This record gives sequence, C-alpha cells and structure tokens, in this order.
Amino acid sequence: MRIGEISRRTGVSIRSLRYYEQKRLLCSRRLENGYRDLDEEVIGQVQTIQMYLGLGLTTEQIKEILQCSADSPLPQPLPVCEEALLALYQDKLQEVEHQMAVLSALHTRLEERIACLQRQLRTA
Amino acid sequence: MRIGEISRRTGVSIRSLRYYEQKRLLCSRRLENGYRDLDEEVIGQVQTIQMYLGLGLTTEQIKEILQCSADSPLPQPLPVCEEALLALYQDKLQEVEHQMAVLSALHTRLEERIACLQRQLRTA
DNA sequence: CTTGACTCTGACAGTAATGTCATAGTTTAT
DNA sequence: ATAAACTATGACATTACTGTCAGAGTCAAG
Repeated sequence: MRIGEISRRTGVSIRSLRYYEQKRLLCSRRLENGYRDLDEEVIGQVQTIQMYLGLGLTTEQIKEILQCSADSPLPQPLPVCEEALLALYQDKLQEVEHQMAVLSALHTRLEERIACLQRQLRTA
Repeated sequence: MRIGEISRRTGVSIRSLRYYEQKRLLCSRRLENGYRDLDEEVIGQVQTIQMYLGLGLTTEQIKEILQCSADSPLPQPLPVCEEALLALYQDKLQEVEHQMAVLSALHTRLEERIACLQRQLRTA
C-alpha cells in the first residue's frame, strides 16, 4: 500500500507519515521505483500514534511504547515497560479526573449565576 | 511574592513564568522597582497550567480555562447591562462544556488503554 | 562601596510537529 | 505521448514552549 492511501485512510498528512517513519515510529519497505510500500497494519499504528500525540506524548516516548508492545515476539517481553506505561496512564487518568471535577464545579457555578441573572431579568 | 520564589515553589523556570504572563495566563502587579509582585494563588495556577500543557493543550486554550475559573475575570467593566453579562456567562458555560467534552474523551481513551494493558499483563 | 543575588527586557537558539514549496522522477489514463 | 495524479527528497517556514545570554537596574550584607 502506498503512502497516499495510508494518508487517506487515516486522515494523517503524507508529510506527517514520512516524519513518523523518519522518527522510526513506522517502518516500510521500498518498491523498485523507490515508493514506500506499507503494510495495512500501519493504519492502526498511525491511529495509535495520533492518540498518543493527542495525549501530549512525544514521538520519542511513543517510539519506546511501540517498540515495547510490538517488539516482543521473544520470550523477553520486558514487562517493566508495560507496567510503567500502565502507571503513566493511571497518573494521567487521575489528572484528567481532577480537572474534570474542577470544570464540573465551575459549570455548576456558572449555571447558578445564569439562573440568578435570569430571575433578575424576569422580575425587572 | 517575587518571581524567583514562585519558580522555586513550583519548579517552573522564571523564563516560563514570564512567558505565561506574556500570554496572559497569569497576571501580576509591579512593585516600585519594576519587579513582579505575585499572589500566592499563582502557585496553584502554575501547577494547573503545567498539567494542561502536559496534556497537550496550548496556552491559548489554557487561557480560556483559567479565565473561566477566575473569580472576577474582567477588570471591573462596571456599567455592563445584565443581558450582556448573561451572554458572557453563557459563552463561558459553553467553553467549559467544550473543555469537559475534551477531557471526557481523553478519559475514555485512557480507560480503554488501561483496560487493554491490564488484560495483557494478566495473560502474560 | 563593593559584592553577590535578584530582577528587568530583549534577542537569539533550539526542539517538536507540521505545512509548504521546489524540483524531479513514476504511473495511469486519455 | 502527454497530461494528471503520485511519489521522492530537501529546504525553508511556522507555531509553541523553553533555554540562554547580554546589558542594565535593585537591593541587602559585608
């Protein structure tokens, strides 16, 4: 599969796909003519990359993660890596939950003020 | 409180603090000599900023959030009619709801990843 | 008064991810 | 065979955040 199709099916620009490859998040064979020949599984990998980038991870961190989870066909699955990743996610989850609570309180307060103002306007 | 102490107590560089102020995420008074005079509450704000930056949000997005949560976001624009104030609150409410949606999506994705990882670890 | 620790601003550098453009080669369709 | 659509690489631009340095003012302590 050539790079244009990957781009179309993932919504990620060709530029970014080449960048990911350069950063060794993706790998590809080359055809006779020099064009990249990418496996279909790359599509899922790209989506994973996008998700991680959206979480604020760098390509460097993502590379480690992908290597951890993919490069374990050997009887050395490097459990440390996945456990560390799990801990990282759980930390992030807590941060997110905290901020959701903050926003939720804010939401309530705003609604209260709006209701109050609307009462004032009705009775004015 | 001067900027050095804020830096020390938050672990954020003076350079970054000034940058946050420039981007209007923080505000400060000035002393006679031109030094910044920062409130203690800035410490919490800085930690919030760091958290959001770590989640991949930009200072522009963070600014909106912080302005929402500030008790008196505007420098006393006194003669505001109540309709305008109501509209302002409703705008802010929508911003808050948008941010909650963003965080909620993050939350879901994180939970999925955590569940997936835990399955992997259990069967490993 | 001098020294050292702060602070100020402004400028430049650097990294990370992405866009864009130039130039050139390849494939496909008419 | 020629235009349209892809692809390749490389260079430069851009946005955002951060580091660092230069030049200068402030201030407390010796």
